[in-house]
Amino acid sequence: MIVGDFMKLYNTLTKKIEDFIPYEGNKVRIYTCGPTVYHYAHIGNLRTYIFEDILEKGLRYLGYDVSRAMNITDVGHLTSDGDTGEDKMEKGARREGKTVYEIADFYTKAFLDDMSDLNIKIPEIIEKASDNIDIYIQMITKMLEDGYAYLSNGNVYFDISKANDYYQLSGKNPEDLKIGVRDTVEEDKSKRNPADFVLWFTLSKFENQVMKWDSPWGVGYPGWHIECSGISYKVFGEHLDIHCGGVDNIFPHHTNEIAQSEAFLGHKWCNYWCHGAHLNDESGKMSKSNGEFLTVSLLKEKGYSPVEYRFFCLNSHYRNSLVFTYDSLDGARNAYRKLKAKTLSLTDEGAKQEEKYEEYQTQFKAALGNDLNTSLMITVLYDVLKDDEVNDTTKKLLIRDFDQVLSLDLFKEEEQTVDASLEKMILEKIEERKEAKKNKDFQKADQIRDELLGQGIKLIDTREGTTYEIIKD
RNA sequence: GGGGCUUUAGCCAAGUGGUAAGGCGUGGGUCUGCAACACCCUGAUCACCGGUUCAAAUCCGGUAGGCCCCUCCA
Repeated sequence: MIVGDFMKLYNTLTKKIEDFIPYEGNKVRIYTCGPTVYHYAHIGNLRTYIFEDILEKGLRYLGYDVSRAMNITDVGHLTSDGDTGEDKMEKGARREGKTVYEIADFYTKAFLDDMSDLNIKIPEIIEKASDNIDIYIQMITKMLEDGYAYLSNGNVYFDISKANDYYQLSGKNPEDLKIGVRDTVEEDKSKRNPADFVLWFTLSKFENQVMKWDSPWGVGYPGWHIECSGISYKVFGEHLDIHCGGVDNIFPHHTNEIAQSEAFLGHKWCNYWCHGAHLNDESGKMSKSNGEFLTVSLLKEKGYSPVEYRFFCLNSHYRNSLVFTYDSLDGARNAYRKLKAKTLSLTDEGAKQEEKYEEYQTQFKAALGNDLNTSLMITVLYDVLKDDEVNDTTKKLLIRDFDQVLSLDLFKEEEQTVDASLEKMILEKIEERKEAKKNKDFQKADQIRDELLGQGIKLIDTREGTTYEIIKD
């Protein structure tokens, strides 16, 4: 083992916090469920990707060799509870009068832009569900041969009674599922067992289904669950270290992935399952259809920077649900701005203090390794800033170091996108006001300040002189 | 109906048995022509009840509230 600093992670599979040990040396293979690209992602969706970003960067920070893959779901994801529902992509296309391919491209790009805005590293491997049909067919064929799957009424189903410990991940038991099924669920009469799920559809309620492919079982399209198993197998082979996603994916999506992959591979597939809790609004779970549809773009329009939202998320733990309100986001924004102002004001004084550096780095690693305790990681950062015995150079080095994981742009100066003539005008006004202040003509000085404020330009007096800020609202 | 999670100061929140981190806000003060900034000071016995223990916010049981899942969902 090359890595000296341990990562402890909560594993949904065992319901415990465990030491993370990769399957092979210090190589870590992470698969993270990607978006269904039929609409914009809301900030709750993105909270999960922020957590996954911390996981990936955190592992790299601790010295692991990480590779991460993510899928883009552009086919096979149904809208309704029954297995006969409409494909989300088709629905999105119909809504906007575009083709499914246009919809997929558009929202894939929008999603990646949101990721970048939030300083989430784009996974180096991104696979579209629709580009891997051959893999799914290969896997389904083998599962049929081995008796894990069956053909019924045109569709191919996975027989969960053949799966090993089907309910381990979800912690459910079959009886609960039978009794408790909601009455809105449509029953698919073609299944042997109500919990069986579709691997390949040839039946579609919708004549216009655009995305379809030939298969040994007829023209159709893959089930939703097979794509992640397929892509993971293609990219990483027979063993996966960590699989992530939102808690809502535990059942049925991840449960079914495990069933399929292990049926296909014939052995244990993935050792660690990590799930991000939801962002809720005050009325409960955030969704695209209830309440305000909160997107990164909307936050930007309201004058919040995406990084401020990232900071908001990092102040809580990924396994606790978090309630979004503008009040708490305001709090996070204030805190973020103060924090950034402090880091930006650090000088280059002094030489690096090795002992202090290591001491704080150790604390930071401990917080990170403690199941990604981001809130505590930020606290360590505050502790560094406050420590009188640490010089500015060391503080800077530490914060730069921490920001490799936190990615909060703490050293990035805000760009004032002001055109030259406006800037010239502002600088002249500042000079004029300075002169007025010097002559104790405070009435005039205040007048200039108010005048600029009326134009959305806020003057800030500091000990070093006056600067300005363009206010967005 | 079944299962799970959660409850810490005005708000966000850490805490994984030894006597409550941090941040935001509030209030007070220093600085400043004023304001803002900055800096200093300022707060909770941890939902409730009972148990285990020398010791519990931390473990166990119960009560109450909130949230989530039970084949759309990050």
